Amino acid sequence: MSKIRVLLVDDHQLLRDGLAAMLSNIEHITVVGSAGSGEEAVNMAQEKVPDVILMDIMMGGMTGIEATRWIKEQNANIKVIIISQEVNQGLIGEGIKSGIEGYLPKDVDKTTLVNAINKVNAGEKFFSESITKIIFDSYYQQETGEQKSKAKNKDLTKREMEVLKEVATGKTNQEVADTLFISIKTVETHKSHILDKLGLKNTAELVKYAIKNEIIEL
Amino acid sequence: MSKIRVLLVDDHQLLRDGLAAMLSNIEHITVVGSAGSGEEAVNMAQEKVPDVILMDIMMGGMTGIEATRWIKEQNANIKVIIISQEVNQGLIGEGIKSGIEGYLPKDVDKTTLVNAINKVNAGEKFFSESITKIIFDSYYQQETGEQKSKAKNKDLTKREMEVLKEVATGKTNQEVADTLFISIKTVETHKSHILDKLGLKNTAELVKYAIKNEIIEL
DNA sequence: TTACATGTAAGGGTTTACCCCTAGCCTACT
DNA sequence: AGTAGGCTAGGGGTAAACCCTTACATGTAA
Repeated sequence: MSKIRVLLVDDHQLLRDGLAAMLSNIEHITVVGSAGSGEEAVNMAQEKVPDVILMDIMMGGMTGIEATRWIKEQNANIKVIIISQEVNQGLIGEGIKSGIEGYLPKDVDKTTLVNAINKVNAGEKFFSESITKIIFDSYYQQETGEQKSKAKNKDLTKREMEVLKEVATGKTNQEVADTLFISIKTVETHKSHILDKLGLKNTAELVKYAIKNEIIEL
Repeated sequence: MSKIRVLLVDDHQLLRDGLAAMLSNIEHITVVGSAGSGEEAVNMAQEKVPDVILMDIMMGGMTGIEATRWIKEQNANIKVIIISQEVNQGLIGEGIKSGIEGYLPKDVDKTTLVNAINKVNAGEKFFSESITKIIFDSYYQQETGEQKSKAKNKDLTKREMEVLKEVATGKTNQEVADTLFISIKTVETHKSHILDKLGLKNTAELVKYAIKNEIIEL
């Protein structure tokens, strides 16, 4: 029985080294390499041909999702487990579309991690409980015909993007109205549509979204 | 020669386990425990009496800085190395005031980490190059005397920091009140003081401030 | 002991945000 | 001509946020 060949991808070397050291204690797993970026990961996947890749989703440059797409194009047999610091609905959807086999939050324990590697290597999928719930919820939403959420979700109109930008920089509705030369009522309408489309709850989440998606700068 | 007793503090169990596994290969270092929060860290520091603590600065609940203050009050002999995702001027300043012995970015390599533990245990300070530069810059700024605004501005109390953290994550005043088991009126008072002290105008700016200063994560 | 800082909380009022609905106008595409 | 999507904006209501002031208990530093 040959060992499971694992490739680690994370832009934090500390976490990579740690994972490597941790997995070195597991007999049936061998770490064949570690990459510090998505680009490096794509190259190493081709070179080392691992069975399973543990991939961070948030990296400087190419994201884990993008890297996964490239890798899967080259070799669809390589299994990818995404590791993310926060459970994110949008990213999970993206990841699943890219064909990932597993998705784990960064606070998983060692046994769960090893378990996930085993399962995925055996051809199964592995998603933690919280992730599974999100997937089912999302699936349920699609089935109940809330296609708006999917189709319209990330497609903000030009004007909505402008409003989002202004609001996220800290302006009140009235100030946004003055800036864009429209009524406060229009701003409210746009804002309501934005929160609706993005599935956000309030201004605080909106600001975080704007920063995360580089709509505004810090 | 006795081993260096190390305590790990980070709210990501994966990183904790990884660090533990990594350091287990180093002969003269032994990991005596790991804590998932600042509160836990304070207790474990008292219980296990480590030589060196590797402490994440960003955690749910108490920050690494706050935990350090508590620990140092109990036992000033315990050395603390702060590990931070991003290099941040304000936090370094806070950390130094709290008496930390080292400050490392999360992307340090293994040898640097071990080196830092050795140095700090031997009574020296250890700061990476980039950190050193910031310290010198900051020192220079202090000498040039533009510090009044900063001194008053950035001194939020412990409780205010907690409120800030909760608000910035997107909670309403009522939700913050429920979380911290205080009245919504108290939350409003704190929030008003926070906005006043930081010279901010509203929640949006507050969120940006919180992200900029690594009080919350994206 | 006085004085200051901190954390707590309330009253009472003003402002802003959010929600739901309607609806006219324009443009582009079929 | 008809339809759809996007931008505009109002009415009317509820909820939440914000402002200012006061107050009391607890520490701690002057």
